[in-house]
Amino acid sequence: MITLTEENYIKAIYHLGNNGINSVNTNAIAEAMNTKASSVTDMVKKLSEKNYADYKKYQGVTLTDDGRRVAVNIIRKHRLWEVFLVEKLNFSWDEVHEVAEHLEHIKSDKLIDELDAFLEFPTYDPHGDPIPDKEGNFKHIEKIVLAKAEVGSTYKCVGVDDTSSHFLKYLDSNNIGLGTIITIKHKEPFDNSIKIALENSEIVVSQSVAKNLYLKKV
Amino acid sequence: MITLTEENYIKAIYHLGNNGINSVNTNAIAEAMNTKASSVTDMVKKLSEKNYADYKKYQGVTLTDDGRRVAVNIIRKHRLWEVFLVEKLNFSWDEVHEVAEHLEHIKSDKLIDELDAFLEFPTYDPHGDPIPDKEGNFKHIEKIVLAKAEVGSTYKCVGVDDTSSHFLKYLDSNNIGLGTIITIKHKEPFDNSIKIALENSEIVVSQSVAKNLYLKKV
DNA sequence: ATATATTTTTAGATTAGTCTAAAAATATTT
DNA sequence: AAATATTTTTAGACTAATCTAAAAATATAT
Ligand SMILES: [Mn+2]
Ligand SMILES: [Mn+2]
Ligand SMILES: [Mn+2]
Ligand SMILES: [Mn+2]
Repeated sequence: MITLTEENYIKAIYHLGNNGINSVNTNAIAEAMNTKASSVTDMVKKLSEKNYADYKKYQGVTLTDDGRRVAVNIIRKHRLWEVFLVEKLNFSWDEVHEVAEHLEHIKSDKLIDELDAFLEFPTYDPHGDPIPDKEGNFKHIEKIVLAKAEVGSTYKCVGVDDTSSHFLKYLDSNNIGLGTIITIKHKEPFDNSIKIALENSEIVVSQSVAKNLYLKKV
Repeated sequence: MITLTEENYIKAIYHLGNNGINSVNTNAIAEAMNTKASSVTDMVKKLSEKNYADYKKYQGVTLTDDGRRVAVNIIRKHRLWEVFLVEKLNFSWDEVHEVAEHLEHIKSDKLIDELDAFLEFPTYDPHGDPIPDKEGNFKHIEKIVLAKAEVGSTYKCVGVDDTSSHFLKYLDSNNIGLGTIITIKHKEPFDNSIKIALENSEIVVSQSVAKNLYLKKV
């Protein structure tokens, strides 16, 4: 039996460790989970005992195969619920994260398989993140971050890194969403801002935006 | 802030006390929630402190207006999710209860309002129980229990009391569901069993069945 | 290589929810 | 009205998850 809290820690370790590959620091986990390092140490010991993680004192923590399986399954549930909320319940992409954070912990294989089918087996969530299938396989997409795009080229927006409501609303207000086509007009070396052309407008976006928007060449 | 456990206790008190009207015993709650009386005493004190319940030592517990509001809202969520599972995700009526037991605790007004709309504002759940609207109003249905039906009369099945998988599967296997039309053929005084006629068959049902199936005269 | 700073772990408390066993109150019999 | 049985509450302990403050280990700077 795995608790909701354990699931959240495992998911955080997965994300912080670049999809469960790298070792993750105590402090990084504490930061991500809004707890204290001492709490993390305790939990990480427990995860290690339950064989979801490998942990050696002072050496950081990595997920085991079991841990990764748990993480991927929660991510699958999280993203499927996000699709459901946007596609069926009129949520906007900046409203779904918080609710999905809770829905992802509902335990029922039938529920999630049927939801998947009901949504017609989506492969990406509303933020452009891939949804692993039942076996845990991700569909990988070729994408680059706006900050590294070439001047003169045209791209399609395919994802966001930051999924905070602030950032997503900013994109909304500038008519940028998944699927939007943009052309890189100019990169300003002084502050790393970028001028981009949309269908009917040209805007300048800051470096923080440029680092959080993913593109695919068209 | 209200915890999941508090919500479950409030719901149990509501149901046991005939929709929040009557006072409920410690032991009854313990039985219903699969805990011990001592745990119930502790929780009931807490609910009382938080103004969800009125409690005097040794005198049982009743819900306050606030407590009733909480209960009705959880029941609303529980039943809407049950409808969703049956109507959209191919669950059968004997599979929904357990999952709904968890989904009912997800806290998001938008989620539940949009779900309600998505399901086209259903008024009954898959077991024939009424779904309160946003304001907490129930649509009351006239119904009697099979045990009290009159020989010779014809009725429509409109609900079940026991929602256990065993009972519901039994009904399935005898082709009885909500909406099924039945005629009372004979009541056996010896064991209180009842012979009923369905569309294409006649069956005898035991007293336990007769006490758990609700009918409406047609 | 020593001193200083940072990170991580331990020790000891706290809160929510649970339990068992014993005590107290209430209800039922005789 | 006592005696007995039942119900309910208290007392004390346990687990999961958290915290603060102090100690220990590791990393960085001089
Ligand atoms: Mn979560
Ligand atoms: Mn997402
Ligand atoms: Mn519940
Ligand atoms: Mn129901």
